[in-house]
Amino acid sequence: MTRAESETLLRSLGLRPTPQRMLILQAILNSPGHICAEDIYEQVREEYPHINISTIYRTLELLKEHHAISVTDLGQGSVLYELLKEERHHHMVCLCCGKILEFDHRFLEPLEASLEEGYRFKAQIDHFAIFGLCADCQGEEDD
Amino acid sequence: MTRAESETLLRSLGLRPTPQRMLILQAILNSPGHICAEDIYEQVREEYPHINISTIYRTLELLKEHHAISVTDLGQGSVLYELLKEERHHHMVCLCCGKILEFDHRFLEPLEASLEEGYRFKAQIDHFAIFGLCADCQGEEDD
DNA sequence: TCCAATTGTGCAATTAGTTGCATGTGCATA
DNA sequence: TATGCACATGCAACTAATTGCACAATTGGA
Ligand SMILES: [Zn+2]
Ligand SMILES: [Zn+2]
Ligand SMILES: [Zn+2]
Ligand SMILES: [Zn+2]
Repeated sequence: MTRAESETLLRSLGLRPTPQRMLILQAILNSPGHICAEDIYEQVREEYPHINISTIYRTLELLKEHHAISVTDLGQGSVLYELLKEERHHHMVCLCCGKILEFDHRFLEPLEASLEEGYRFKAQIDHFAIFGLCADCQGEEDD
Repeated sequence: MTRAESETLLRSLGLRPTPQRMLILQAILNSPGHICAEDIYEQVREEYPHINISTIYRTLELLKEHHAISVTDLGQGSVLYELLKEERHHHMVCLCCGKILEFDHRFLEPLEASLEEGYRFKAQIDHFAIFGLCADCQGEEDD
């Protein structure tokens, strides 16, 4: 079922639906939220043990360029990937407790508008991470 | 002259002003804009050939934690460092031509205010990179 | 001044991610 | 169905950055 879905998605992007790419995309589709390259690798290896980690990274790079997925550093050791949907969202990451909160893309629209107005710059903000202090951690010294 | 400056800065942060740290800080102070770890390394090595690259990274991490410098990925192979001044600025990076433009921190103040209003989240945005298309590159297919 | 505790450094090993190159595969065309 | 070409993959080498550990330097207190 997701096999057909991922094939369709790849074709719609003009990418060849190879078995490796379909499995990579399925791993991302099946993941409830953010997923790292290593976890994708392990998931794909169960079905296709011969796959190489560089194929994972190259496919992720391709999907990112086509804005099919987002690639974001949320401050954990490795970068996280997520399927990009119509409704974009972004994250606030607490530097103190590590909590990850979510906010809607409309919070960024005024910024996009002002950069376009001021510089004719068209921002492409797929999935942002903004670091700071959450409500619980303000006033604590452990910054 | 900058030797005294860097020593003062380190002491004001509560950090020991070791020769390595002073030279690292001076390399950043002397750099007109953004500088990468490797360039700092080479500059410091001229005065202190024995220094190890991990000392560079550890010192940079320390300075970042104290908000003395910013650490930003502007899409070049390695991360760039810059002295943080009172007047903060950020950058727009063109995905097409690679141009790096600058904008003032006040463009981000409405976003900071709305995140605080909406989530009581205190964003700490030292030095941002926003990717997109510059005025010259809009309408070009090479995205 | 001496000593112990704390902090900083060098070194080597490790991790995450990238790249060049030779081989393999998918797909259009005949 | 066969052939050729562009694209995709595996592999090994590489780069940027991080970490564990032993030793070195600095500090503050006896
Ligand atoms: Zn997300
Ligand atoms: Zn928190
Ligand atoms: Zn800058
Ligand atoms: Zn441009």
